[in-house]
Amino acid sequence: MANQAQILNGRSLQLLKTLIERYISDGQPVGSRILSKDPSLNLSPATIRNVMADLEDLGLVHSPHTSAGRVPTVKGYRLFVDSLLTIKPLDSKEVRCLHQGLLAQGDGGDVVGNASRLLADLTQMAGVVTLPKRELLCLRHIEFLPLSSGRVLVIFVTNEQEVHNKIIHTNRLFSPAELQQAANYLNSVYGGLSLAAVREAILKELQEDQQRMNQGMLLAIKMAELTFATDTGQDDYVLTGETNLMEFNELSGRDHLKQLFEAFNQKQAVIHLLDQSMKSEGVQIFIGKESGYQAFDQCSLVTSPYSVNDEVVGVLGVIGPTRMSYEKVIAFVDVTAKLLGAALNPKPTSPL
Amino acid sequence: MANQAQILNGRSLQLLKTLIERYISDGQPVGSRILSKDPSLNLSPATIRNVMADLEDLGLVHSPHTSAGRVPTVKGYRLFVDSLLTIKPLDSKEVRCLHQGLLAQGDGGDVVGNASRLLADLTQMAGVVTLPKRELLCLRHIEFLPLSSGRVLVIFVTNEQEVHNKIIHTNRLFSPAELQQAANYLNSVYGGLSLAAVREAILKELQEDQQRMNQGMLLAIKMAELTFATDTGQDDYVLTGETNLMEFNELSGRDHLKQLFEAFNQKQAVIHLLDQSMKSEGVQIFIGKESGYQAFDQCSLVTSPYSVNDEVVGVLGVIGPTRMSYEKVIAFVDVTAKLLGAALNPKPTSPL
DNA sequence: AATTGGCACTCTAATGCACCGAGTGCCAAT
DNA sequence: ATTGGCACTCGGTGCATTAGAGTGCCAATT
Repeated sequence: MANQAQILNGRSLQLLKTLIERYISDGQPVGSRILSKDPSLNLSPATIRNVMADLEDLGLVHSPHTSAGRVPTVKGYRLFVDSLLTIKPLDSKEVRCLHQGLLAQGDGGDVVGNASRLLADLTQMAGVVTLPKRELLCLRHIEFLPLSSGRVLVIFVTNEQEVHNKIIHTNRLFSPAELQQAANYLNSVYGGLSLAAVREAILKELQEDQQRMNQGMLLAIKMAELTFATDTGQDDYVLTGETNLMEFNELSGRDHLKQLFEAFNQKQAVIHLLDQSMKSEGVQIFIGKESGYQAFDQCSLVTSPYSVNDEVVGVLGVIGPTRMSYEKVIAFVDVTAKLLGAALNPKPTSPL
Repeated sequence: MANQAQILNGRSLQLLKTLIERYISDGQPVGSRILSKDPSLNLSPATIRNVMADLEDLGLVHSPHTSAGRVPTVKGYRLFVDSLLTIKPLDSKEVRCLHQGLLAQGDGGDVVGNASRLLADLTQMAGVVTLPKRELLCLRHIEFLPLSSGRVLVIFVTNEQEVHNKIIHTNRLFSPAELQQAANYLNSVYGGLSLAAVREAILKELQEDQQRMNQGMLLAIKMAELTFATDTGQDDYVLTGETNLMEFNELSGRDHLKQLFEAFNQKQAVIHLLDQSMKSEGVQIFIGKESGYQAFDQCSLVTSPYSVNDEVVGVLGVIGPTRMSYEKVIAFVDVTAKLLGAALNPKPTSPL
């Protein structure tokens, strides 16, 4: 019987480590014979078998059938990434390359899209980046346009060039002049503030004595409330390289693929996972069933939040099979998150 | 040897028809035995074999191997859809259902998206709808917003509520007032015209004597030129139900799926095919390799342009395996195209 | 002359079987 | 504690056989 002392044994951990590394690189269940040839642990197959039996008792590895090697379990991977991993940081050449790729003007200067594509291309898996949270963007300009039957089209621009729009319903018709006036007021008072700040200010105004406001101001505030007060939470993300996932045998089953791609289309599963890692700082990893979504049972997700001005505004990550090269992916995700944050920063500073 | 008279023979056509229908419903190569049981042609298996041999000589059917039944070739399908098909129009109940689905406000009243989803859901294949061509939309409102370093963000609204934006580069900086004035001018002169008309008018203005214009007008015209004169041709489409395609055995090969989904992501292949049927009127069908794109070798594409005010503004269609129920799909595509056109029509009229 | 039944032939898919190789678990020896 | 040895298990492969479906062709029938 394996006691706790034995599992803390450096040797068994080393063995687990090389086993997992081997499995990740080969994709085949790895047996005692192969491990015995590894120079880092100079052991006979028999010894290795004993250790592996212990690891199996602890639920760290698993045998698909009697005469196949061992395969890491989720628990095994977890231990591996938590304590056994030797992350190799990217060298400066790669970082520079990433940086350039991020700012490439290829597709209309879409930095977020570029980040997603870079992650996908470099890892040969799927890259995902959430759009920066609306709340934290700065209001630059707002505009109202009357539509038919009491509806008003609101257009607002944030952060230099991102255009959003929303239709709000009002109970009476407004003249273009009124709307123009309201927009002017809002632009002058709230221009430059973050949407969160705008929202707060609006709510405060509404609670204060409304008598002191004139008609135009009141209208402006009401319109702004309709636009910003209800959190539209338009979470969305850019996903790239989904098709790369088809190359992996462990995912390429018909039903599996279908589930996976449907999850991508419906978005909420991915959103939920990404949101979770919004809170935590630094790289976070979901391995296999840890995600809690059946579609991702065979997948791992490596995520990292990214920040502008020390404020977390979004999350990016890589989705691939549980059998992925975590050291590399973690490094990529980490660096890309930092670079993306820097690229989005209005006042350019060197991040590293 | 089969002569021409023989192929025009009603019987062999009838046979081809039932063969294809059978193949479409079963997905198995169909042999003489099965066909002999069909009541519509009362023939012995031997006779059927003779006829099938003729059809094979003509390249209409094909035998995967010696002792498998026959499978239609592209040429066979072509003949089938061109002359043998009995399209059953939808009954009014289905039409009403479609109509309601189209106008459902589920996802922000996105009529085009609804159309795509409807096509996908009803056919259990992939639905695709191009966005209405920009050129034919009417300009409702335009607005300029100065950005840093000589760039200007142009926002314009078309057709009541669609918001577009574009960044243009100018060689000098403009004051907000100048830009406001330019926008006012353009809104008053060109508001309500189609983008194509605006573009034409702008080009004409530029050729005329520019002396008679004042500074403000000149600026406005220049800005408009930058915005509209170069045809941005932002072709795009909404694709839904791609994952439905994974269910079909003939497409579910790993490599096949990958090619297909990559084509969907890159968009240009699909765009090109859809553009082709923009010219033709009514339903058009691409069968298998007819598309000319390897990724769609095993697919058929049923398309139809849709029109607003008798002007073709876009195309929609269904993508599925060559073995699809053409009668049904054609009917769906046809009706959906008409309903979508009607739904987009500013002045509501009953389409049918 | 068209249609049909009969028959030999071909090819696939499924089945059973033997065998190899990889890997394990256990035990006894070191 | 480690190791070599050995019996055992199990998946994969190669091979032969069989069953079934379907064809092509020919001669008989209508």
